[in-house]
Amino acid sequence: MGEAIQANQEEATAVPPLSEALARGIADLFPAGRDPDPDQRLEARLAESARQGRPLRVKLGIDPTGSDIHLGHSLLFRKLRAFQNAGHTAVLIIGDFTARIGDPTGKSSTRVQLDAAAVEANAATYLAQLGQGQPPERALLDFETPGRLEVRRNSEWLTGLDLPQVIELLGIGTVGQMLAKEDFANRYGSGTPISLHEFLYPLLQGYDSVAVQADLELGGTDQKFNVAMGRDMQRHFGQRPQFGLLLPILPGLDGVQKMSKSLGNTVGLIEDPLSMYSKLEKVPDAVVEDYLTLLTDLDTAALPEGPRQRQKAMALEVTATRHGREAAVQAQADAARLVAAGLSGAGQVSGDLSAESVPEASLAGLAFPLKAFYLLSALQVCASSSEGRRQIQGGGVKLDGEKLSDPNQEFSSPQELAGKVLQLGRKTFRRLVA
RNA sequence: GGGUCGGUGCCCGAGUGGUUAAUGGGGGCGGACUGUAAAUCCGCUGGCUCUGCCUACGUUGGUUCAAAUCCAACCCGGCCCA
Repeated sequence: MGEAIQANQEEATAVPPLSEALARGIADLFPAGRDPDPDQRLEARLAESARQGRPLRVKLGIDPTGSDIHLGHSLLFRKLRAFQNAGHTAVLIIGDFTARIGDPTGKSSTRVQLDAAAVEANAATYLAQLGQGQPPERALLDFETPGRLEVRRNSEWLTGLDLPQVIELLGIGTVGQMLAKEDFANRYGSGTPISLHEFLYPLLQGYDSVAVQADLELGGTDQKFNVAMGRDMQRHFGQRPQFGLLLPILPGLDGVQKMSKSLGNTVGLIEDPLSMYSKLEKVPDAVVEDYLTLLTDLDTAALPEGPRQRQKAMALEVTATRHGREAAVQAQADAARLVAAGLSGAGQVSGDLSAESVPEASLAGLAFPLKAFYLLSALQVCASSSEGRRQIQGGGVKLDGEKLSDPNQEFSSPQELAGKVLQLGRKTFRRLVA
């Protein structure tokens, strides 16, 4: 008895706090009991893991519903990587089955269901963007070190469920729980339709945790309900319930709404350095600190105080984490030159810019002579030729720093344009090549 | 299944037979200003290699010289009842 108490005390004092890499930016961690109980406190579970030499299984699910991963997703992967670096096993679940239901979280309407082929294509591009096939130093996730990554698809276990099993799952949640979930509550309250199959989504995501025997699930704060559902599921199936580690939802470039492709306020993971840097260095001041915390490892206390300097430091560092420091520094310099050229109204920026930082746009395949407004849509700088026309009329289009004024201005040959830089507004640049 | 109300451009939302890509707001884009920001002001915001031509108000038909606006059927949804 006395020994047991002593052992407990030893354990209590022996549990180290979470490392900076694991703790940084966490919005919520549950359960967070006070006792040194490895089922109630993550620090204790980590200590147990170290003692037993058994890596924790850290689950992160992604639904391959789009083709691009953006910075808003990346903070979850960064945290997952931090667990990999600490020696744990990342279990990346590709929600190929659930993607076809559509996560109702954060949605104000039923999501369109995708077909299997589209989902599979998206999954492949996701893995590529996460760094599959690249060395761990350059990749977002460590794909190479043995035991550090499992990639699973939830169709593996969800496709085979039969009706009795589905009914068992449905029995674990209640209508009250579902309607208490904010998204459903809002939709129900405002008379927006909720399809019955949408109730299945949290249950299936929870069941994923059972299938992979997760110790910990990562997610955005909007995932709390679903992650908690995983705990209920695991308990029901006789497993130790997972911990939930939630990260903030990254605000988008507008600084207000969450970063989301449909809102058009994203920075893509594979975006070129110049546009990545240019977008980041003008995010609203209010979100710069969030970006620093969630997207970099910088010691924010050591940065200069001026908001503009912090903004630049953040943009540089985030760009560097994706493209390397050299490319980021180059992008920063190019961004400054472009702005200077734009402000002075002087042309001839093209020669000063490094080739790789301004995306190229090929003139090949275009029929000359062509008119200025058509050029914009043909190069996909504008969504339509009509929009191109309007942008020129609005004074937003420059060629080598010189404002175009006539949408109907004709260019007779590719040589007339090759080597020049086409600019739309302040953010969009294209180096024209023949 | 019954009753009832409704489906308008990226979103919300006017418009109820007749200049019209269709009031207004939001959002977005562009311009001025600025810190490449915010705030403010101004412009644009269906498509088309465009001085003109197309396509648009859930769908399909119909009435009419003329329809987003009238009629019919159908599809989809909210609410109430079952």
